Formats: sequence, C-alpha cells, structure tokens
Amino acid sequence: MALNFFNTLTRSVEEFAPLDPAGKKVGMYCCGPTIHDSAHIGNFRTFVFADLVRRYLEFRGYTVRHVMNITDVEDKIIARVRAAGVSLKEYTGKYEAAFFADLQALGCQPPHDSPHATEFIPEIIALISALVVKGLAYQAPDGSVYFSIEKYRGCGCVYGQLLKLNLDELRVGERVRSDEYAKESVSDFALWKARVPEDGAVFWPSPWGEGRPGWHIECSAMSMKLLGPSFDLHLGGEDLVFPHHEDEIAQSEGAGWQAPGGRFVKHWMHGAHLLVEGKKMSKTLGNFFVLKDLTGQGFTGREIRYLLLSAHYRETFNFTLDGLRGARTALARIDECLAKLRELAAGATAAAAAGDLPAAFQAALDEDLNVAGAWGAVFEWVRETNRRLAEQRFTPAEAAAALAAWQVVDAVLGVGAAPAGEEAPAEIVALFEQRQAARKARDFAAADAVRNELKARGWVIEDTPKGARLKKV
RNA sequence: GGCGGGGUAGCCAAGUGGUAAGGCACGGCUCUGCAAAAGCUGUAUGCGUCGGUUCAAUUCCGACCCUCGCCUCCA
Repeated sequence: MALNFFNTLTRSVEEFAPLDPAGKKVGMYCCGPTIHDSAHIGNFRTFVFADLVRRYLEFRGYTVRHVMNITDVEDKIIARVRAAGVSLKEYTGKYEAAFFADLQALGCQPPHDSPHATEFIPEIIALISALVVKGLAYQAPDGSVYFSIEKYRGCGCVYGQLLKLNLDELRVGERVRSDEYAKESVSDFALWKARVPEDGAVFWPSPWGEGRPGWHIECSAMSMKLLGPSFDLHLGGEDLVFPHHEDEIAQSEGAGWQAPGGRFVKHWMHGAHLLVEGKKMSKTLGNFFVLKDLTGQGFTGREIRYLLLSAHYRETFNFTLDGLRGARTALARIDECLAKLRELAAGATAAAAAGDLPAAFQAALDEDLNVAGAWGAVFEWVRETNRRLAEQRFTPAEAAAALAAWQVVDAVLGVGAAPAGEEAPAEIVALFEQRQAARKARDFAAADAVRNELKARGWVIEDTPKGARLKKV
C-alpha cells in the first residue's frame, strides 16, 4: 500500500515518493525555532509533528536525513542581546540548550543536523551573490539587499505557489511601513540587512558591506547545502506558508541550482496551530504555556506528547489541561497492559511481532498520517490483549510477540513505557506493612485507618491479585 | 475585502454513498473484607441548518448560519 501525504504545493493528498532513484533516502527539512526565548507548546506541536513524520518514514523503511535549523540571529534576538548586555552566543546558547532539553522531554528524536544561521554566513552570501548576479536581487539605498519579486516573475517564475495570492491586493499593514522602507516594492523581502547601530556587535562582512542575513535566506542556504538543491520534504507551521516558505522557494529556485526542471522542494507539509483552552494562546489570557509550565504542574513529557499526537496535524487542535489529564489515564491503560505482558513474557525469547496491530497502524498512518486512526488501532489491540490476558490465552512466547508488535508501533509513537515509580521512603513502607499485618489479622478498622493515614501522606495502596503495592499520588 | 480550514455524543477526536473507530468522563458488572486500582461492558436513529441528486447521504451538489486561521513578527 502506498504512503500518502498532503502536499501544500498541490493542495491535495498525493503519494509520497522520494527523489532518490533507489527510493530509499529521504531528505527532510523542518523550520526550527528562533531561540530568543523558551519555545511554547504551540511551537512544540510542530516539532512533535515533524518527529512523527521522520519516525514514520523510518518505520516505512526509508533512510531519513532530518535537518532542523536553529535561527540564532534575528531582530528579536538582537534586541534581547542588547538589553541583556551579553554576547549573541551567550544569549542564544542558553535557550538553545533549553530547547533541546524540551525536545528530548517530549520524546522527539534529535535531528541529524541542527545548523545555525550564524555558522552558514559564507553559504548565505554565496546564495545572495548568485541572486544578485542573476539580477533577481538588488542593493537598496539603505545598503540592504532585497529580492525583487517583479524580476523573479519576469523570468517566468511563479511567486505564489503555496497559496493563492493576489499581490496587488495584499493588504499593506502598518508594520511594513515602519520597517523596510527602502525597497523598490513592498513585497520585496530582505536577503541581507545592512548593519545599523542597534545591531551592536552582531554583524558580518559581506560584498554589500557589514550586516546580517535576512530571515528567509538561512533556510534556503542551509537546506540546499545539507540536502542538495532539490530535496524531498520541507515542514513547518502553517503560518510559515506565507511569506517564509514562499520566499524560500523564490530564492532557492531563483538561484537556479536545481537540475533542469527540478524543484527546490518536492513535498511541502504544514502543521496547523493549536488553541489552548479554546483560545489563541496569549500571555494576558494566561493560557500561554512553555513546557515547564506544564511539567511544573506535574505533567510529563510523554503525556504532553500523547496529547499533541492525538489529533490530525492539519487540524487546529484544542490543547487543554483536561485533555492532559485524559492523556494520563489513556497512557496508564497502555502501561497496565504492557506491564502484564512483560510479566508474562519474562524469560521468553524475543519473538517476531505478532498480530495485526502493525498492519492496522500502518493503514491509518499511510493516509496522510491519520494518527487518531492509529491510536484507535492501538486501543483496540489493548482491549483484545487484555481480554486474552484475562482468559489466560497467552503463552509467554505469545506475550513476547505481542510486546514486539507494540515496540514496532511505539518506534513511531514514541511514548515508550511509564517511567519507574518513585521508591517509597522507609516510614511509608513501615505503615504499609502495618496495614498488611492488620489486614491479615482481619482487623479491617485498623487496616483502613492506616490506609487513610497513607493517603493523607500522598500514597495509595492498590490491592492487586499479585499482592498489595504502594503508589505515589 | 482576498484566500484557506472547521462545525460528529458531556469533552476530545476518526471515518464512510448503505446506516457512526478510538480516548476521556459517566453508568453497569467482575475482582475486593470494604475501597482503590485493574479488567470487561453499555451509552450518538445521529454527524451545523435548509433544500437537491440517489433505491440509499452524515458522506455528493447548492444555498445559508456559526466558528477559526492567514494576508509580510509568528510553530
């Protein structure tokens, strides 16, 4: 069965086929974070989405090279660096480290390459030079270099591939006027920004004088350098469709480095944004979450990952604390099932994956990553497994094979197993044993009293067929 | 104004021209000294509204209502 993805370029679901003649290697670029502050939960929806794409391609047997840029020079960063009075590197380094820690907490595989804009200045200059030579870019009186959309279109190229655009009717907002005023046309965008006093020590030499790269150019320069001038997949949040990705196409195809007839990117995918508690995230509404706001409330990275992966990537998703609590219960259901399987399989040799879970799982994800359908397959498998477990219809070897099936799908889902529970302190264990003794003596009043005492201290007793156990609330 | 999403049970969320996956919550049952935990199980004559096509529509077509996003900071 074929793997199908929605392609923003064609606005339709189409079969995914890599450019690699052998059909094996896939180049994938995802627009990464601007590290001027902690990334928020909305940013992470996109990165978890990219992680799903990467893992699923690997599940489907492709060898993926996953590149995610780190934007470490940009207006906001420069402003903060100035305010903080530290070096650019010092400032961005802190947020970059935090970003990767968050990514790991969310169970995302680290990208194979995480190129920094500031480390690709020569490549960026080379690309701008190529555009200047071709007459598609010009230096304005303010010293900055801009991309001319008019010239680009004059060459028969299409500006407006990812969305329908009527350039003449674009609303010109006030923000535009306050910013780049030296351009020949309002739609032109900066490739190289001339140094201004506010930039402080943040500038590089270039054929056009000291300055720094524009926003869009880094992605073109880095992606083409690392993945070649034509590559398979380019991902990002839906807001990047225009202008960021449109401009990337213009720059990258304008330079003409692709083979004749070749495109910059074959397949564009965009993740929808999320709402938090039904509203657009905003600091004043108090629904603006960075990861540690959530982990600070006791939610784990895997619970957040599960929730972010519960809805289709092209649908606006409503992220709620209530949903997070639901995620916890749902994951516990999976954990419980897996724990029983492990117990039963102990000692059994690792077997090949058994059952139809992987096939049902693949059928769902093949259709433009129908992740909700994939979870449906998982939970149906959980119910069936529980039923068989209850009826003792599992041999240890079969249990091991069922676990192997889970591992196959979890390589994509990435929720793994629950982290080990907290060890109970001695005094709690003492109370626990006291309760067990009372219970054994059939002094239930005393047993219940101790149980309540434990509960007050944050520990609950769960009586299972295998005996009682302690669990932290 | 232009362009593009979306409206499915209390909540979240799949899906299909032939009668509605899954998760959470809730109810019932099993287990238990009782709870809890866990397991099993039940719950939408209905898929925004009104028309149309069809043997059959939630699924196709048309109109309308509501809602969200983007239109050069933005995942």
